[in-house]
Amino acid sequence: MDNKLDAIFSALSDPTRRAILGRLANGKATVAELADPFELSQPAISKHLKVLEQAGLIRSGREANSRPRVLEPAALKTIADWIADYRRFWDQSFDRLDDYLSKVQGYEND
Amino acid sequence: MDNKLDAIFSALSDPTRRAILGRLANGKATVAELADPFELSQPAISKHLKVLEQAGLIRSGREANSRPRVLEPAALKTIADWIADYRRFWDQSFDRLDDYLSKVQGYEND
DNA sequence: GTAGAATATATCCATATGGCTATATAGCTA
DNA sequence: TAGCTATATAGCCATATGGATATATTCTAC
Repeated sequence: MDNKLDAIFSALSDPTRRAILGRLANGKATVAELADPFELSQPAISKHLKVLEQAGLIRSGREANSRPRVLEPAALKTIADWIADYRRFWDQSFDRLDDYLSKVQGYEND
Repeated sequence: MDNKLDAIFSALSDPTRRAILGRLANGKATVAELADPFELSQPAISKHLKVLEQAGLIRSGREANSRPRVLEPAALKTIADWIADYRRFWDQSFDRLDDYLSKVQGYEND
């Protein structure tokens, strides 16, 4: 679905949201923890989190009083796959590497 | 620069612009050629091209009467590198692959 | 059940974005 | 130089986005 790519790329186009993902790469965090590094209002952060969640980049949990967020890697993989189609344009050794990967995967499927 | 990532991700969040990049992956093309598949006005396409160019994703040339566009892979590599930091979250074999790549690069530097 | 903590939702505002039409600019070709 | 082709720029409009403040919701603790 193109829609997914739209939402994911759009969500990633904001530095606050990328920083939030960076923080979540270290593990789950509450809204308050995520808001802490920024000089933004709490509702502004909640809005950013909503954008990230609707793009599928994060997920909300529930723990007592709080709703911790965790990274959802599948969405990142989605755009990584999209970009992979262009890899040959900048990575000269890509073709050979690709060959190698096919072989590795062959072995792994034992 | 964060600004670069902002501009690149933002440019990629539009399906028309991604389709234009897809076309340019087959080689350079004039504005008219790029506009052809879409039911958009010519100025709308020119605007999209401007966004792509300001993000560094394409470049303009000049050839007689026309200003052909070409892909500029460096910008795509920029975000590929950004995403690579998250690769370990979805690709279990990443660490081993990474080891392999270091070795290959070692040989290539002969 | 009342108070406090954590978070979400409702408005509101200013700016950005994507589309259109009309017009300007630049380079060929006669 | 005049006209044609290719493309860019100028306005204009509707909608989206990112921020703020005020308020609602949901738990927890007492």
